Amino acid sequence: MDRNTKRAEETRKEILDAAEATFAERGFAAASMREIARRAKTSQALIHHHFDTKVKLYEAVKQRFTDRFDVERPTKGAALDPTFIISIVRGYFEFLRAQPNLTRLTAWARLEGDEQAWGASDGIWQRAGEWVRRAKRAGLIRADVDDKLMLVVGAALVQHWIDHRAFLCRALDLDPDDPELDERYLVQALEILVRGVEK
Amino acid sequence: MDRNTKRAEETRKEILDAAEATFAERGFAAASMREIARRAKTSQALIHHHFDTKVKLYEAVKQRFTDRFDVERPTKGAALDPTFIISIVRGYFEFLRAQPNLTRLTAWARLEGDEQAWGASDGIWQRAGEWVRRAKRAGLIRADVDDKLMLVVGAALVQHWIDHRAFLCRALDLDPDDPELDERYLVQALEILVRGVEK
DNA sequence: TCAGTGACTAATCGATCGATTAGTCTCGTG
DNA sequence: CACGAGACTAATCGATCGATTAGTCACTGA
Repeated sequence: MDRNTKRAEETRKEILDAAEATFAERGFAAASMREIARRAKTSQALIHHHFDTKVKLYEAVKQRFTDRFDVERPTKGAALDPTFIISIVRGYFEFLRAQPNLTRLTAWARLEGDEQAWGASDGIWQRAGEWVRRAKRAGLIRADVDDKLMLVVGAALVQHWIDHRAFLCRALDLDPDDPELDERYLVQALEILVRGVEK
Repeated sequence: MDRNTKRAEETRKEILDAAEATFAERGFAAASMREIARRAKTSQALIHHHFDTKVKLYEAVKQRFTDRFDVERPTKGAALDPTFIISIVRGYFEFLRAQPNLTRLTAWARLEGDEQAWGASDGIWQRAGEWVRRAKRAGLIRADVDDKLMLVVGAALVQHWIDHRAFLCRALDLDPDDPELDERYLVQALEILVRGVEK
């Protein structure tokens, strides 16, 4: 491989890293190509050279998340014992907590009207729905629980905490630096969810 | 009152209405004074005449929400029977659903780093916390339920649906125009919450 | 009647935006 | 060694931003 090409790929990665951080922090509209260039320690024109337009750079950032997501997501289903809800919700919680940039980018995309964001997460809902139906047939979940709406409830418990953690800590006078706070919330939310759906 | 003053107040109201809609739609940064002026059918300079800076106009919009909120919120506590959780959560749900502009403005404010947004909602958490503690003493809620974290769970169930309704309908193939969808979700979420916390 | 106040407009300011241009420099290849 | 390709830079484009200026107009109170 060319030394030129190799350097170019390093530059592209640095630009993508800077763009991801900037888009996550400021959203698409307020993220300037100049700030991205400054963070990537390159020039603004070079970003246009590699990614053409700002929109295409944004889509490249999203694509990288999709690729990362496809690699990291678990491929095998969870066991069908009474703890399966806990393991699924915990998995979702840890995944979102490990990727704060993705969380913020999704929130920005929703407000900025970017509807075709994060296509990778499509499959998740179908697999989660299948888990719920299997658990219902196995008698772990009440029959009158709606499959899809229960998924919404589970997602709400995880995502709302991840998204609003700082605000909730301020409003409820919780210590945001408490290392056990996330675990305490998750245990509490899971306790309510499991008791709420079990037979 | 002056005819001048009266006309000025009408103009101020029209500007505030246009600003509220624009800030809710685009956020603070991306909302331009020119678009607000166009919606209010006035000139950009006139907005500066009445509200000085863009920041002060934004704060005037927030202040109007605070005033509206203080008027509309219920002043008397809910009854302490087993349905009290339902009535409180329903009240919160209806309140948020009736004010989509407030919901979006709050979401924008969180992402844009406006930490001192919506001071009016401070009191809500304290009163809701007091309700939970009273219900616990009355034996309606399990003793091992954490007061504050249960409030987070309740808020999550309501707010996540309000915020992500359109996205969730797309992801889960639900009909967003179904007039009974909101009610179905709320019933399902409340069923899980009530069963999850009751003794 | 007339001076003063405030609502309102047109024109324009400097700053910043995404994007483009022209050009330099460093390579691998014929 | 010569040359073309591609990585990269400096300078600048027109558009749009929030804000300001100078000025017109309607109305009130002395």
